[in-house]
Amino acid sequence: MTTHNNKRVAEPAPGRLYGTVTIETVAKMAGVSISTVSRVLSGTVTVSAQKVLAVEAAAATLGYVPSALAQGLASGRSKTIGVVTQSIDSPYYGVMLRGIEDELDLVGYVPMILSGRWNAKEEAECVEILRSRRVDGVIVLAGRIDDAALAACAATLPTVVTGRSLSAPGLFSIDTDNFRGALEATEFLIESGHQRIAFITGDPEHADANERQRGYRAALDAAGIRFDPKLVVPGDFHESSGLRAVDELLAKRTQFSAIFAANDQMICGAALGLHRRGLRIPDDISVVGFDDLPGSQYMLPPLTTVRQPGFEMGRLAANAMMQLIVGETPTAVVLPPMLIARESTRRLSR
Amino acid sequence: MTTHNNKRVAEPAPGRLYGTVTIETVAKMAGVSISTVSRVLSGTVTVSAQKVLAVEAAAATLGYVPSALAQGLASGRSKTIGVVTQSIDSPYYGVMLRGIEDELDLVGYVPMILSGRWNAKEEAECVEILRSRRVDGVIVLAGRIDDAALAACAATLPTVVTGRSLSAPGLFSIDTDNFRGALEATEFLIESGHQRIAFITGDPEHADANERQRGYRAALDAAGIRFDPKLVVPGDFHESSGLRAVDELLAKRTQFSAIFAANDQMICGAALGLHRRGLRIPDDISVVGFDDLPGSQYMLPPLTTVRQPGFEMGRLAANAMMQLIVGETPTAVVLPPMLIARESTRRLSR
DNA sequence: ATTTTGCTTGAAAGCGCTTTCATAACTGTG
DNA sequence: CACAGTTATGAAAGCGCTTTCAAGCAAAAT
Repeated sequence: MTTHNNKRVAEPAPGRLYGTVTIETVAKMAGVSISTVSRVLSGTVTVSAQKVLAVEAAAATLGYVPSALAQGLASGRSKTIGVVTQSIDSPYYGVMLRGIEDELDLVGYVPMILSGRWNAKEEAECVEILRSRRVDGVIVLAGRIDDAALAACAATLPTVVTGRSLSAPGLFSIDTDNFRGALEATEFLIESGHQRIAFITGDPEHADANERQRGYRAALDAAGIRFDPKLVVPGDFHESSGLRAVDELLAKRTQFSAIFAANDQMICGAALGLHRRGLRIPDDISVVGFDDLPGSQYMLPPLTTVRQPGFEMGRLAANAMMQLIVGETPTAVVLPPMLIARESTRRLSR
Repeated sequence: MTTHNNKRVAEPAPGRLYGTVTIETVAKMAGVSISTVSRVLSGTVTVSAQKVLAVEAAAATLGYVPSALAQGLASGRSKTIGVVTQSIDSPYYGVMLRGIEDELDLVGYVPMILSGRWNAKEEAECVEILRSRRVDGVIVLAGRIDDAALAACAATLPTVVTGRSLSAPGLFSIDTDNFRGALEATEFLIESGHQRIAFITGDPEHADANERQRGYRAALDAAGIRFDPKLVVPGDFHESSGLRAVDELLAKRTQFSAIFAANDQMICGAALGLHRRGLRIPDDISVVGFDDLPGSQYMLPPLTTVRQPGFEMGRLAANAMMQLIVGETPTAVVLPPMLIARESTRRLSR
């Protein structure tokens, strides 16, 4: 049966590709110097049409793929941007990553995505790894890493960070107005007649979480509704904590007609908790989330939530990085969030 | 106001870091040759304790971070593994990526994740980019790229692919038994008394999708239930197609008591469709999905589905890659799927 | 004491590119 | 026709490492 599949009998030199074709191979075949090959490939300098043709032909027939490693080493720029996300499978950061990817693609850069796993130490390690990879810049998605470390990073490497407002040389930050978003969400609930609005907090380590809580509180104050600490239950941004929060709320027999959570994922958990107790959304309880995850419009019922322009933020971040790299100074941006009223809330007719 | 912030006045040499510290800097400070520095850093050869200390001290005080670019170029291995996923924000591939990340982390490799965006051409481009980055191997997550292209890739670069069964030199594939999973899901529905079971297909371009449909059909046949083509409606793995599918089913006035969809995302859409028509899960219609996405246990009601061990697959893929790299030949693996019965199905008491 | 063995160490040759720098070949001009 | 002003091109010097290779030297063997 075995016909001629013993080509690989000779152990391939470790790490060295079998018949690696380098710029020199191409140069020889085209009958020019390697400098010329480099020049036609980069297209930076005029080369006689005839040589261009020869080089291109040689490269094509040889299937030449330049080594980004060598290019990076020689030129001092790797054409790759390090991205520190929190969890590679987070739906929220996912769309931001897509924005970054799309934008980087356009300019021939490649992202190198690492996960900080929600803790400052690992994030710092990621940054270190990226630095060793000689990335041309680092984008950090709303991490726990402290501002000082970020500023230090920015001192030697173009850095952009989302989800916080910070300013330092070489550092660009882009954020949404979490306060305003939460304020509007709460206002919406109040305008719909709700007075007893529970709030499920996010992880207090996250600035976002606190801003959102502040917005909730501010809306209450503005409407002259007395703030009841019993209505605030802790969460950690994950579904399970939303479920726990509802259980807690119900166990304490606290009265409430609506829940506002610091993100959509927690609302998912909360919805399940409500469902288990036979409480229906929005008939018995109205709920509103924050983020507008891709899946939220398919929740049962479709979720009223505050949309964060994640994709847009990703693009902006990548764009800002490009500006930083060429030496321009992008100005920090705060994107406005937007309330998306769907079907998880109802007007209270008392 | 401007006190002393004109340090950066001199335009920094493009791409060259300000005070870059190289192996040479460390060597000088430690009073040894660069070879020795390299040796203590890699720990491959014994070096006198005293020099080890000197080098480590120098490296630490200088904040030396070796250039992975230079290391890669010199050693011929970049310690990075290319990963081609379909969409960076896909919940399904997300968990696999996490598995890959975790496993790679353990052995000091870094993933470089690119998105193929569900089409063969872009996937091929991703592979090309990764090749130019001189990755030590490529992991492809269930793409559209054809088997031949994959085998060609494997000829020059260790390659592992998930979601299909393939064999070629240097190529390792790892798959779940989609047929069996779908068979079991359908059997479960039949055993629960359902006879009229609708099926929402996946994208027919995907082998997975067809295998699942085959499993559905086989279970029907085995139970002696006549296959009714009207019960099969096309989907594309996305939520919206699940919604459309239900609309279509209902518009045609086809009778059915259960829906089995080729993945969880489509069930989400379908559930919304049902909800809109006032049909309740599982009281009126039972539904079962495929994949067991992270969010599926928080669906309303929690979804009965076929669990694919995505995280495990990711780990296995990364592991296999490591074996491939050291020259071992991992043997292809087919992971068994598992039915997770939750609350979206009910026993039909006719 | 002399040779052999075994370690540690530095010099130097790449790895595959980019980028000066210098040369050679033209093109106009006065 | 000589001379400056352009261009196109190749030689060569790195980029920052790894990895032979050979030398140096101390300990072990004879």
